[in-house]
Amino acid sequence: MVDDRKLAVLRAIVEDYVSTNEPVGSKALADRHNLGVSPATIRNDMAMLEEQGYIAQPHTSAGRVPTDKGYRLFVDRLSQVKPLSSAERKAIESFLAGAVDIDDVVMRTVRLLAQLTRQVAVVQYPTLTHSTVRHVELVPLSERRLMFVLITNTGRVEQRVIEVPDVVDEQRVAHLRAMLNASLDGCGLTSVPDRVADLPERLPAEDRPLAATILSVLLESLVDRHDEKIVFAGAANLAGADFTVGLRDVLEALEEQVVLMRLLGETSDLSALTVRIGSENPYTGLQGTSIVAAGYGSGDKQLARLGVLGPTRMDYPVTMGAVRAVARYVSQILAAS
Amino acid sequence: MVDDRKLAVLRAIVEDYVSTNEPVGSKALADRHNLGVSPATIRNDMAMLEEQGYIAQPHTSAGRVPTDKGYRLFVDRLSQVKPLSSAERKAIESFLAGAVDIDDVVMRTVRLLAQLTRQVAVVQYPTLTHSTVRHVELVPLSERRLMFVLITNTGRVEQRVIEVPDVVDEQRVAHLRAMLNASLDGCGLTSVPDRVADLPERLPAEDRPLAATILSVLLESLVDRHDEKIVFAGAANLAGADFTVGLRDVLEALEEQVVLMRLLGETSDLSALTVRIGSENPYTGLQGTSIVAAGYGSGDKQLARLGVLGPTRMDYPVTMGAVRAVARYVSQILAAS
DNA sequence: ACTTGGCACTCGGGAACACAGAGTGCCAAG
DNA sequence: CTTGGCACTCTGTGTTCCCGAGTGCCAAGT
Repeated sequence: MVDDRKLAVLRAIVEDYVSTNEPVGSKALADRHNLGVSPATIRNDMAMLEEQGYIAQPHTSAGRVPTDKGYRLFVDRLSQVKPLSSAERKAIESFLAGAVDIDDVVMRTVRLLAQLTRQVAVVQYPTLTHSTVRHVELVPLSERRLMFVLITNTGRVEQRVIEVPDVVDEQRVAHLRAMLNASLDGCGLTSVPDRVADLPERLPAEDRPLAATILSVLLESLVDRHDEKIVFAGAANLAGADFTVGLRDVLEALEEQVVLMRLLGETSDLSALTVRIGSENPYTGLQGTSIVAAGYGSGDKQLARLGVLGPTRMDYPVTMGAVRAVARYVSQILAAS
Repeated sequence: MVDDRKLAVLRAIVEDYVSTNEPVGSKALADRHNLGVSPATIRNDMAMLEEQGYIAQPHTSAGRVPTDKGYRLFVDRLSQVKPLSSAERKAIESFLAGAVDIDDVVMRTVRLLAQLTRQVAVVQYPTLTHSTVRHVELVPLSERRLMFVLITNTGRVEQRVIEVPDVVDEQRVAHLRAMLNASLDGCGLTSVPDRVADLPERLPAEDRPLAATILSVLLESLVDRHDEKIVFAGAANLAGADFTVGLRDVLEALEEQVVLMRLLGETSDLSALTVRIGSENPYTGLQGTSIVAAGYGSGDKQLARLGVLGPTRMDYPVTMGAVRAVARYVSQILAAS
């Protein structure tokens, strides 16, 4: 019973603090929530909560503020993801429906998420690792130049210009293209190296230099993009919020692909809805911010992750609801294409 | 003589204000620059400059600050673009040299420019309007689905998934692809509609529905991207600066493609190095910011524009130098590919 | 054993105030 | 036209003071 009430107090503190952005005191709590006890009792509970590290006071004789640990408890045990209103669902659906290609999907998603949560949205491009080859194309551009295009089943297109050793022979290129497609069609990107390993051997000697050049570019393009592309939107939403750490650090972190990547989480379970609160996240420049992320992707294979970044003091139930919903819709869209 | 000195005073004010970020007074001017006259004289000049609207005082008994009009005069007549140090040139060159494709070029450019100027860099993707068709590809994805890929001479790739009315027939697709390439190869994007207008007529009746579908997608993809893609980087550099207008407005503007587009300038002369100072720019959310932009592109055809956005109080000679230099290098890189 | 009202205490934030210093405009002399 | 002198006007800063919110603790009540 007693413990139960302390948790109720913690929940009330988090909720009030999130909505007012001011340290919350015992009297205010007693007034706004009907906890059925007096301020004095609440004070006792708060003292214990503070002792256990769930809340803290900015200075003596100020109200209490949740600590990272407090938010963690709140997220884990005291709140439940808030589903979106049907109007919001409608909006998501129609906003995403018009996307024409994978870039467009990602772009729309990130903007949608930013607008929905009024925070910074981050979306990772679908990972190549889990996708398969749809088509390989070789396009002669000029005498000694080829364009190499790789199309995956997720609609992603990788392109490279290749400088070739000899003057391009249309015949040979066509042949090579046919062979490549035969070898690679439907093959997972991770197994591409295996599949093409013996390809030069199967060619007449005079074609091998060309093939080798092309293959090296092909392989390189796979490795190269292993550090995936990430985009963000909604930086303007940071302007209002005040972080414990400078706004500058946050913006800097956002422009670092590597940092973003790690923020979205190296979770073992890609599909999980994960929350990183303040100091839990691996990057020192981002104390005072939390990340809510979820995996998305078609079918049972998770392709990548998306999420939002905002001040630690955020409305977790709502944010989590939005992130989860968007992840689901994007998955749907991708599955359909 | 007299007028000459007033200009020198204005220049000194701009330079001092830019470097100190504090209103500059007559005494400070006399000390720091050897104008050879006394503070009192300078005061007289300043009074006249103020009367003519080139400078203003934030409040009585504070130093003077340049107005937008003052900066304009400074840029037009009192300064000259400062060339980059050779170290900087080296850095630019090596930073841009490693780019693998057009996306990479743009990405590197925008980051480079942001870092170089310590401001927000903005780069427009090379315009399709001036580019020509290199290759059109049609790739069957599934029974009723085609992927359409358009490759331009700037290395840009447009892609669309097409839902087709009938089951795809490899033969027909191949034929159509051949015809498309024959009609369009090397043709400017603007003239694409003309070139394909009569294409359905030249086909057997049973192919026309398919052709029509593909053509409509083709044409749409041209129109669709006419509002070009623009990227920015270096938002973190805004964090330090204080604008007359809220930081939020600036960040919001940066995320609006349309706004960015207009900021880069609808100049008749794409290649010019243009400067928009404070209130001169068309967007009310961006009072207090200036834009320095230049065109870039290979050969004599300007492809697009790039630039930086920063507080009105910026070091124009240096910024202009950096923008011009980067524009030139990017042009070089693009010309070479 | 827990809850509650009372009470003294602490501390941050805002209002009132004074003051130094930078900078100005103007004037009369050079 | 320039210059030094001088009175004046501000802003920004530092100081002081005080109110009020909020706390911790204690003793009394259930």
